[in-house]
Amino acid sequence: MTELEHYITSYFGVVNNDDLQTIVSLFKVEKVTKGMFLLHTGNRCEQLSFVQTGLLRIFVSTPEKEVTQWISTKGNFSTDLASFVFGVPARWTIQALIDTQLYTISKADYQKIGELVPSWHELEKLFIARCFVMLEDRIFSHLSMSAEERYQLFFENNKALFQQVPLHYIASMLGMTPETISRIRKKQLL
Amino acid sequence: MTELEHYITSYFGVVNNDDLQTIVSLFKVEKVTKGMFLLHTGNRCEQLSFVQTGLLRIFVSTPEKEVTQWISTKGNFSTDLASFVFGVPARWTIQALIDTQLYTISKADYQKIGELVPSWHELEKLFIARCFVMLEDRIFSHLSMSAEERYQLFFENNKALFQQVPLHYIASMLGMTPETISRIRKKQLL
DNA sequence: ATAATTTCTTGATATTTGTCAAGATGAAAT
DNA sequence: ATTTCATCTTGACAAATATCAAGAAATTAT
Repeated sequence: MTELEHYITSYFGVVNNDDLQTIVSLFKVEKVTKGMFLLHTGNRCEQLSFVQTGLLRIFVSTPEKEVTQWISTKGNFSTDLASFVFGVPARWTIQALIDTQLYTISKADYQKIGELVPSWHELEKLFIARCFVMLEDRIFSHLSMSAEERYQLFFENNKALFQQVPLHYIASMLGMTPETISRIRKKQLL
Repeated sequence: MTELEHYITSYFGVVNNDDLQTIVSLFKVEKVTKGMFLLHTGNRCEQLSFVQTGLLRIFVSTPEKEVTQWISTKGNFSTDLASFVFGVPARWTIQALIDTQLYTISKADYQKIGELVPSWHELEKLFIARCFVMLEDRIFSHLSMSAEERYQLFFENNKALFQQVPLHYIASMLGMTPETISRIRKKQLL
């Protein structure tokens, strides 16, 4: 099974092989260099991508500060789901933190799958439901955990990321300041 | 258009009338009295409901505290989506805060719609995508707003709720303590 | 290699939010 | 009507987190 096949089955669920090949064939390899934008806030999001190598940052600039919503690493997908599904202006900006290689499908091709693969809408549903569950976990972490606990949990599951991206991006996506993370780290050396 | 028809179209999207009638026919009116549980954490969630009148609280008890995830009011739906869709044990407990009347569909009937209404899985996808967007907004509020701002925003949009449910439930779902809300309120009288 | 820039850490301090305890208020039960 | 219980508010205090500023370390550009 290729990487892309693996990503698709793990997010969308199991498909028979013919359908999987149909789906895979509509994805294209896309290379973006460090700093390049895949999407700007306010534009329509016309694609969905899986990260093959590299890193993407999903964020939005508000008058007060820049809010990083997520950093997509190998195997993650990346899109502005609301914009991609409903065609509304995107909330998020997506930018490559380093040179990044993607498997990308355009919205047009994505919609085409619906005609080619009978069970597609059901798979889509499962995909979005998985996304929903991830966000639900995150909400729960904000309702029930301290900054320190949120940091710990994230660190355990994403150790490598801390060697790759500036700390303030991670801090932002966890809802705290970089200084807070620094202090948590210091405390834990003792 | 009946209330239920309205709820369905607003969450799932527009359906032709025959399909809408098919869908509506599978919902049953359910009455629960104050304090009754619709779901317990750890059980499988076997139904999805729309609140016609009354109030439901969605929460989970952790060793340290009780975390209220949401309070469903008239027109809201209520279910443990992860459990309902994937059949995993429910994270949430759902309890009626007051006598409540629901439009409820069982999981079996819900799945039956897939066979009766061709576009059903696509509608489901849209439904879950809308749920996703709501959670995304909430995540954003935790990443970018103070407790006071989160309270303000919620209060503006849900004034009536404050006359109906204990403050500590609302505080919990906003990720703060009831004392914090009390103080925010006091400050705003000045 | 050096300079320039960004990132990370640290300290001092301020602000926000939480905790605990007590009293006040209001609702429900007897 | 009285009691009981839960809720809400308030104060005093503590803890968590943010802010600001400075310096150290690391990275990037020249």
